[in-house]
Amino acid sequence: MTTVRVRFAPSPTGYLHVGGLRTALYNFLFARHHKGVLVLRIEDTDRSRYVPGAVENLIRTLKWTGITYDEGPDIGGPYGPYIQSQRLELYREHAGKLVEMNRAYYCFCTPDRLENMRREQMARKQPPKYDGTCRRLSPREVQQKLQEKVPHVIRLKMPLEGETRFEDMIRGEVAFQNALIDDQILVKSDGYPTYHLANVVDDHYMKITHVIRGEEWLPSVPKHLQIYRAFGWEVPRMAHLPLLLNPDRSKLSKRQGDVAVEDYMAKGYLPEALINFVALLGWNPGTEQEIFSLKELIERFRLERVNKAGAVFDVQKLNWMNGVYIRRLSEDRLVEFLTPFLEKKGYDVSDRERTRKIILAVYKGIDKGEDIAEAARIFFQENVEITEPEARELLKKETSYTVIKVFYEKLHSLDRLDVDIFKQVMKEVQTETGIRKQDLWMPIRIALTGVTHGPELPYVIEIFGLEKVKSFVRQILEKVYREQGRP
RNA sequence: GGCGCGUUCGUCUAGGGGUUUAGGACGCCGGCCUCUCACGCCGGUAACACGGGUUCGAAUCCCGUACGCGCUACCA
Repeated sequence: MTTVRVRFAPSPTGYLHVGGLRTALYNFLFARHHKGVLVLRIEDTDRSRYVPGAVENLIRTLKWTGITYDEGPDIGGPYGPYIQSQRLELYREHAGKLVEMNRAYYCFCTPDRLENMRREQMARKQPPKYDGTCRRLSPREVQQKLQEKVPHVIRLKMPLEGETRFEDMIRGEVAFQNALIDDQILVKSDGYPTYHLANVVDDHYMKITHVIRGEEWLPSVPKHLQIYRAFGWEVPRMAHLPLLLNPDRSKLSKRQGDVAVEDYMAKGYLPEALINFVALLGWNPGTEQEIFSLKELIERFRLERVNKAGAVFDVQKLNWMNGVYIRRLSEDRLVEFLTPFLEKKGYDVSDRERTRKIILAVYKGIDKGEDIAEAARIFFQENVEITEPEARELLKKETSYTVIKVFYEKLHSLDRLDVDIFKQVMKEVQTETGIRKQDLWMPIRIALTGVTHGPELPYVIEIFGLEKVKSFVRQILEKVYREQGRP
């Protein structure tokens, strides 16, 4: 049995799109599941879209996701180079052969003429398609124009009749009328190949056995098949993946949310969570399990279980899943992962022990790294500002004033404060005042944090320390209660 | 416009002729836990696009319609 060889072939546009991530992931899972090989190939045949540093960035991002490949531009391999702009001679040679075999032809039409032609076709409500002018040129005319160095492209000579059928691993049999398919440009006037030529030539020479790519390529398969057949090459198996969609069901794009994997990285999504989530967009193992390690995904992945319909990228579910992964982190990894987000916010994290306690106190309430800043805010503020209406109301209660006053008095007999001491103090306040439950705890919470929710109070107290607690309680007594005319 | 592909709760999906009062997850709502929020646990809400056929029986097979998306570049 031949080894499975698949490829992920992005064009280096500057960042890794989440749709691209899923394509890469499914290729990766398929390759690993079948103990095959994953090739990374850079499709940079469009010089006008060249973005400096894009390849390096792509590789770095892929590394972050945990998707590994066996051959690629940075690690080499037996069928390199793996960057198309370094394989131009190969494409030129094959385009030449296609012309010789009369399966492709030179076209000297100018972009202007083509545009006018298309405009007229549209006006006549006809499908825009190359009119075949240069297809009918005599060999002599072609020779002459070539000698005169008239700028030209090379076009594929599509059959004018019949149909092309093929079996897609996800969609089943798909059929197209040949007559409706355009004479696709294979080599541009700058000598670079288009995707259609380059991908077929490369897939052949890189011995690709399965082409797994986005659904947007489905309509161009007949063109590719023509090239395979012209050369007598074996055609790889094809699998066209459903698209990833915006909430409005259009093709996933910027401006309706983040599409770059780096965006998710920066916001504090864990790679394991992103991978898990993206894997389930269009595929599932048929069980009710939702959380999968990469290893489990590799074990269970089957192309046959990939859906046909597009899937909306639902950030809410991603958030939930990322939260699950965060809560599963060990304490050390939690601290390591979340500290940078506090630092980025400008918070002082130099006291590592204190930072650790803060993180452990609030991590359960967050979905992603950047959420830690808001969740931990109460530990980094110098003063308490009570803006929450509910908090203001609660402080007005008679019992609130009593609790705060008695609590403050008790603080003075203390020389230190920890969880146990605080609980003891609260018990005493309760006994002396007879105030219990919410009426007892809430005033203290509001005095210290300014809001009605947050981590468990004993931990807040411990992280604050005696002096800060005293200071904050004093501020409340002075600022809030003095205004209300209390002693 | 043409061609292609698709269509089960708001979203991701299971189910592929009778096992289905269509299952799970996110979200939302309610409850429990609890000083609060969150976590966790329990419960609820909500879907087979429509119309024809085939069949004793259709979410499941076939045809049509509608809708959505993709392609229709010297972009990938």
